[in-house]
Formats: sequence, C-alpha cells, structure tokens
Amino acid sequence: MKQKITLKHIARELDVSISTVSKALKNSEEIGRDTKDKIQAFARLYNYKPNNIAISLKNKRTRNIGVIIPDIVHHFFTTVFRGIEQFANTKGYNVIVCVSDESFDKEVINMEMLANGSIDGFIMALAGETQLKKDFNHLKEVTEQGIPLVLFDRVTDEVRCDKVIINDEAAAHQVVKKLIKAGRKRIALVTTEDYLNVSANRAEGYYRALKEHNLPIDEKLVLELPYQQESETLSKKFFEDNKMDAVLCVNEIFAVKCMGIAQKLGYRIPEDIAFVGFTDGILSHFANPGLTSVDQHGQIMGETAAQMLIEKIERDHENEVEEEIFETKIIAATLIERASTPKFL
Amino acid sequence: MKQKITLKHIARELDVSISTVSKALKNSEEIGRDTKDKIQAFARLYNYKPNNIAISLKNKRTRNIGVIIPDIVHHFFTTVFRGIEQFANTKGYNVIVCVSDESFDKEVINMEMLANGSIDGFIMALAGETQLKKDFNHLKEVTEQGIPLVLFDRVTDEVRCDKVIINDEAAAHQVVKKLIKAGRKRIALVTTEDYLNVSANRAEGYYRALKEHNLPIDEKLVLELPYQQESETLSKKFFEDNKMDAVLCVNEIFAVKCMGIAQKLGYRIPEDIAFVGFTDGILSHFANPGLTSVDQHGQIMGETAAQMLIEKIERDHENEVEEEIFETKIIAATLIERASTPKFL
DNA sequence: TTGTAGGCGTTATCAC
DNA sequence: GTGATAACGCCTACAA
Repeated sequence: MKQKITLKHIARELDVSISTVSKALKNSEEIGRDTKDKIQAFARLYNYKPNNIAISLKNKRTRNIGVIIPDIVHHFFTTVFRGIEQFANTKGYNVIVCVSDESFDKEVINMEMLANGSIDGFIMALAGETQLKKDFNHLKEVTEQGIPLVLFDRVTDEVRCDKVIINDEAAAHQVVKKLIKAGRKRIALVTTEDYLNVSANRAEGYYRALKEHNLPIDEKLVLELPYQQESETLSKKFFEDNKMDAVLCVNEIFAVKCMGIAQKLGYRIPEDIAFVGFTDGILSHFANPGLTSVDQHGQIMGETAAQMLIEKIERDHENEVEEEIFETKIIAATLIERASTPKFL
Repeated sequence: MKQKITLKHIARELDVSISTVSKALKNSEEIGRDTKDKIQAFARLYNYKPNNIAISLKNKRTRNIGVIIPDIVHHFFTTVFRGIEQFANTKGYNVIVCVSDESFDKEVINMEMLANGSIDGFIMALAGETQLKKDFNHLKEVTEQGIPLVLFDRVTDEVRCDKVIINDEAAAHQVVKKLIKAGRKRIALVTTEDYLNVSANRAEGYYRALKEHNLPIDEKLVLELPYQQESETLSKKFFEDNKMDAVLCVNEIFAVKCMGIAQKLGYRIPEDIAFVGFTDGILSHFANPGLTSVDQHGQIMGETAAQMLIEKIERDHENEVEEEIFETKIIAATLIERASTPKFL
C-alpha cells in the first residue's frame, strides 16, 4: 500500500525545503531549472497530488456545493440535480447532497452540518414540513454568515437570496385556457395540500383561467390528495361522484393514477376526459395514452441555480465588499402535447 | 454579516489561551468550573461550531463518502443512492456524488478528484464504457492507496474490493422457469449490448432455464437494443417478424416500450404474450397492465454497500494493520407479480 | 536561487 | 488549572 505523498516527503527525499518543492511544482520562476526538473520528475514518478483538504483550509474555500432536496427518488429533483452536477463539474466544483425527506429537522441538521466549512454555498428546495411550519431561521443564519444560498422550485419570500422558479401560475393558466378553447367546460383540478407553494401557484393559474372565461368555480371539482401517499379510494370517489371533461393534475403521478381510474370507469381519453399533468417525466412519456404534460425543465433549472451560486461564490471570494443584490430567475415551462388531450391550436 | 467564530476569537475575547478554550468546550476535567462556564456560555452565545475542514485535516478523515454512478436520472441508481445516503447519515457521514455519465474519462477524473483527500471511501457502479474497455487502473490505484472501495451492481472480478450485487442470473432463471411452467414455450429476451455485466448475467439465467427444460434456443428471439437510445423500429420489427408468448426484458423501460408495441399489434397481455421486466420502478407500477417485474432492492443494496464501506473505514482508522479480506454480498431479487403475466403458482 | 516563518482551525502532548 | 508548542498539508511574504 503506497501512501499518498506530500510536499514534505518530496522535500525530505530530495533534500530541499518544502517551499522550494511547492514553488517548483507551480513552475515558479524563482526556482532554478535543475531543481525544478528534479522535483517535477520526482513528483510525477510518485504521482503527487495536492491534498484538497489542506488547500481548502488554507484558501477558506472547498469547491464543494451543498444540495439539499426533499427527495431523490423523484424525477423532477433528479433532473435538477443532474443540471447542478453537470454545471458544477465544468467549473471544478463537487456536489454534496443531503436529503431532507420532507422533514424540517433533517433539513436543519443537514444545513448546519454542511455550513461548518464543508461547502461554499447551498442550493436547495424546501422540505414540505418547512413550508408548512414557515420557520426559516436556519436559512437566515446561513445567509447571515455570508454563505451564498440559491433556492429553487420550493422557495419562500421570507428569505432574501437568489431563487430559480418556473412560472407555475402562468403555465397552469395557459393549460386551462387551452382546454377551454378546445371546448372543455367542466375542468377539474387534482392537487396536493396547498402548503406546497408550487401547488398553490398552479391552483391560482387554474382559477384565474376559469374566471377569465366566466366559467363557474366548482369546489367539488377540486380534489386535494395527500402528497406521496396512496389514496385510491379518494380519487375513485371523485371520479364517480363528479362529471368532468378535463383534469389538470399538479404532478404526473396523480395524472397517471387518475387516467387509470377514469379508464376503468369507461371514459375515453381524451374524447370524454382530457388529462394534463405537471412534471414531464418518464411516466408521462410512457403512459397509455401518452400524457400531455408541463415540462418544468429541471435540468435547466439546476444549471441556472448552479450558475447563480457559483458566480456569487466567486464574486464573494474576490471582492471583500458585497452589495446584496438578489435575483429571482423564472424558467418558462413548456407544454408537451401527447395523446391525453385533443390537439390544441 | 456575522462571520463564523473560531477558537482563536473566543480565546482573544476571553483572554485565555486557545487550548484552554478547546478543552473547555470538550468539557475537559482539566479546566476549572468558572473558566469552563464562561467559555461555554460565550461559545453558545456566538454559536460556535468547530470547522469541519480543520478537523478533517487534523484527523485525516473527512466523514465524507464518494459515490460515483453512471446516471442519476435512473430509478435503480436513485434508489441505491437513497439507501447509501440514509445509512451514511445515521453514521454521521455525508455523501459526495459524481456522475460518470457512462464515460470512462469522467469516471477517472471524478475518482482522482475525490481521492485527493475529499473522501474516506468510495461506493460506485462502473460506467458502461469502463466495462467495455476493461481498464480498471483507476480503481486499483485508489485501493492501493488504502482507500476503501465498494462496488455495486456493475462490478468486475478484476478489482479486489468489497462488492454488492443481486443474483441476476438466478432471478432471470427463476422467472423464465415460471413462465415455462405456466405453459409458455416461445420466450423472448430483450437485452442491451452484453458488455454490461448485469445484462449478461440475466441472459445466462434465461439460457439456462431454457436448456433445463429442453426448449430450443432461438437466437431470433433475442433482441439486443442499444442502451438508452430510442430504437422504435428495431423493436417493432422484432415483434412483427417473430411469434412469441412471453418476453423477458432486462429493464423496465424496454418492457414498457415492448408492451406498447405488442398492444398496438393487437396482442393481448398476458393472454397472448406475457411480459416481465427488471428494475421494479415507477414505470412497472403504473404501466397498463401493471408490469410483473424483478425488484432489485436498490435501497437495501445501497444500505448494504454503505454499511460495508463505513465498517471498513472505521476499522482502518483504528487498527493500523490491515488484513485484506474482501466480501461479495448478494442481495436476493424478488419477483413482483402484476397483470402482465398469468398468475404463477 | 533557496529557505524560513507564519498562518489556515483544531487537537494532543507536555510543561509550568 | 492553564498555556505553549507542535502537528495535519499547503501556501506565500519575506529573508538570506
């Protein structure tokens, strides 16, 4: 087992000082040709690589970015993560991921852990519990310490930091409008409890479109399902009890489930009922019929977040002074049309 | 912006030495009650937290584990990752993820990057390109440096290290046997190019079952699809040109695609053709009909890998000496039966 | 051209 | 009881 070699080892072997070695390996002009050659050859031979930790300590920067997301087994977050990872990598950053599991406590613990020097900045989407609790002190502490933070998707107005979101409200609004123009009149909404800001925004877009077209708002056509739990009976009852000709779901899982139920009840899709989901993932793609779905461009969101974060990190590192300017970037969602809706114009 | 406070700051403020502060915060018996109280109170007030990087440098351990996987937007890997992350977290470890994107070069770069002090050990699944190239020097170097390594799923015999795999061969064998017992005679296999060891193993199980039951092996019933690429035409032709009554696919995406094609061609599932996939993910669950699928227990695999790795890390850290004993743990896959197959006994 | 010294933040050993 | 010192591995301003 050949241990990692350090500057000290090289210095001892070659009988020079540590700083000479350090400079030689940086090809400094200060050092003489022969010594440089000798040292560089030796370093190559023993495959010397500087120790990241030591450099981090010295430079007070780790080139790690911390990502905290509610769930990793979830297409959207996974996609965002890929965007973050890819962009970060091109800039020489590594990514440390922690999963909050929708739990406030885990989010806090993970943040504190990483904030003690492990990372140069955070990218995160709030846990459901955090949004419910509306307690953002852990975020505020981190930003007060001068650690850059970028929130995406699940964000809050109560923390001053950079944000990346999609235009949920507008996307939902546009979808419903298209459904109305296609002649649908009884349009249902299947959503989660509304403490998730994204669901709330999508619901608003839904309501706005109905109002604009003078369609009655029928609360019976709005179904709230528990987030990430089976609830077959609730949804079944919903479709048995109500007549509708279109359904907007705030995620693709709800959409695919509901399509299945509707199909079992004998409805034809999209002739009798049209379906639209959010999160254009693998399910939408392979559903039968294919599910028309709002693509949230997770990867772009991730890249954008990573870019904003890294820019801030590097700016902080150069200028001591810091004018606190925060941006919120909005990614435009796009509708992917498939067979679960009639052709829109 | 209140900067992070260090031992030094506390020492200066309270006019004691750094080592006194360090000891006081560890509640050392050496330090007097009053000084301890004073220091602890001050530390709490200013929310002192030791700097992870400094501790890492001192202790030569980071409490980070490096995970390198071919793809994160992939249900199986995601599930494994969740297992790793959860287990690691309970043991106080963080996880740094790098995605190799099936590329040999990226795998090498990422490994080298992390190996320079950023992590205490690796968990990884080999990139497709690496398996094709059969070049494992980067793995060998890392293990020679004494960094623990656990391979999972995509493993190789050429590297001596701990491994976690599922019994792919046996699982495929069992599935095919069940299909035969259910009266199926022309059983097809849809697989990837065979440099992916998992696909190769599954194919072997398939062949073995056929042989054991004296069924002819018809190479026309074996379809090799390019990994992760659309290939609608290839598969369509396959179903048009061949008669079969069952299909085993090495992943759920292939299975769902094929089911769709078969359905369009007018076959009833499972009456005319039964379908079984590997990777019991979201697609199998929501497919129509539900896809019978081999559950690879990704999460358990991840937990197991993390446990093996962390045990080795901690053992290494205590005993200087190291007897090189490597294990390969085999996770038993289980078959999740759904509507795409006839009821098995 | 090369080396010394100090520091990044922490801990452990040993001296006072 | 408390503090000085050295060390982890690296970098750099300054001396020689």
